[in-house]
Amino acid sequence: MSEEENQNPRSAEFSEQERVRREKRDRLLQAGKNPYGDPFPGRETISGLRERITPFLCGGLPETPIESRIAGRIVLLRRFGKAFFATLLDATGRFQVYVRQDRVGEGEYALLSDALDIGDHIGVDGTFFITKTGEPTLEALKVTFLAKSLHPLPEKWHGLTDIEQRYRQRYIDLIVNPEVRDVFYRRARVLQRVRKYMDGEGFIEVETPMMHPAPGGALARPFVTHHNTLGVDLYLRIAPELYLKRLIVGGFEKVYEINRNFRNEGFSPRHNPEFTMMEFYMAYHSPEDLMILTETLFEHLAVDLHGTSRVPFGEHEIELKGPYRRISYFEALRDTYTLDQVRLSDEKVLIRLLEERKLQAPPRRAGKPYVADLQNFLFEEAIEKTLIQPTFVTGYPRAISPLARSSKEDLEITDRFELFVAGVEIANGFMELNDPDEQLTRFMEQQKSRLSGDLEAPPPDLDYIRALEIGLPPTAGEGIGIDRLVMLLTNQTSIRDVLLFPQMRPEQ
RNA sequence: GGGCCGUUAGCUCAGCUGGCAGAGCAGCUGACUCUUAAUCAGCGGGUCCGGAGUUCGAUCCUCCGACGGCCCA
Repeated sequence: MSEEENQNPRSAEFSEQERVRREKRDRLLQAGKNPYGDPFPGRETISGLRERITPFLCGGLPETPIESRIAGRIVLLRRFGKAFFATLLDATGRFQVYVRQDRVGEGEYALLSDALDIGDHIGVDGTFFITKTGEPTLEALKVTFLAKSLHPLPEKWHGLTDIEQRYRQRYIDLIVNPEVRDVFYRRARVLQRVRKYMDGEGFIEVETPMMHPAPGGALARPFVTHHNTLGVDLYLRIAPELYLKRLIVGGFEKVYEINRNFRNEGFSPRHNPEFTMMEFYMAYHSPEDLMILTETLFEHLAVDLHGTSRVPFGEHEIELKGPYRRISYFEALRDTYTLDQVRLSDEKVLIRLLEERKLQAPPRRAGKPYVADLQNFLFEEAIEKTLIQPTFVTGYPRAISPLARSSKEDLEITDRFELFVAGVEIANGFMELNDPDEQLTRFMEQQKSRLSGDLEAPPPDLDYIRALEIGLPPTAGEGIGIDRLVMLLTNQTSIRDVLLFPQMRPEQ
């Protein structure tokens, strides 16, 4: 190793404060203390201690002192000459610790007073008391170093507000912004409750491949990777759909999967290249059953998190108790743009509508009726953002629903719905197309688009066709965007605030 | 992809018309054994995101680039 490689690549960047902390760490070592200490067995959580002392907050303290052993990160430090207060933070809360020279001894106190910084992890053995000002406090008999922190933490008043740094250094964000921690506790609770609910409904949770030999199950550009041994390219999945329906063919009647999808697309407050989706499939059921399940699940989650089915979101209050409003895709288009069905199917009319609104028409794609793209564009443009209270939009056109079964009444529309809440698509469900020949025809239409340059159109999956030939029972299936659901339930307007590590451009 | 805005001390932010770079917190030194945004006195700390240009002189003006935010596509 060269001399250059031996040097700490960060040493040139040390700020004055970092140097000071490194020197303190060295002094700890010299005093025989390990700045990166040992496990701290038998410690009590701060919430546990709080619970235990609750009975004594109003009455007096008991005769025998209450002893405790807690550990955490120092987030506030108030030093006096021969004593100091520190506020300790663990995963369950904050607690004040009081350290006096005459309790821990003069030498020990001098070392603590010199070497402790905000940000350090310590363990404290002590006895509980209440200060003059009424603060429940643990008076230290012994302080144990657990881990030295070499960087100053952000300011105690404002915390860390720089959005970029909050996402890039989420570990700091989580330390200093308790409301951020809370969002992720609630996210975990949503996931837990969703699973519990689905399990209770008789679904089994399954895991299907994240690496696909070909992209499928959605319209999106994939990420490509390479398997060295097989010598083939693999695609990070854009949807688990085709695998889950193979499982219904295989005889599972109710399955769900909660996992990541990857789409090689841009970022927005509602899009991250990897995002979490729950897809579920119910044999012998209908889209109507899916909608009822969704309403019930969402209400259940809202009540679990908020104690009521009405949840705040931005300037709105969203009522998540069903039944939700239902509108038809084409009726909404006709009403919004005041068109009859004939004019709504006229490309020229639709293009003129776009021009009037100074919108650029989407590109023409082979293998797909252009009018369907235009209609969808107009729908997204003027209607989606107005759907604030939960609304099922039903009757999507066949042309933009390649895996959905056509409606009995009208072959050009499908038994498909999307759920919008707060102007955002949150779920998409339909009656699965289970006629293998019809599905193959749809795949070949997509293939035409693909060959003419539509990078979102997937190639035909002939093994999936074979599975349909074996026989997929009548099945209804749905995907729910979990990140967006968590946004709704935690009142966060950016997907990045419900993802622990949102995708960022690399630094430098 | 386009438009607008932002990037200044570890953090949060000021910085007027282009003229020596500022505050609070944090840090260091000293005082202080019940504070909790502890207090008091003093001190140190800067690649003003990077590069180029204009200018006697650029944190400030112009151009290019990086990263981020918002809006649009």
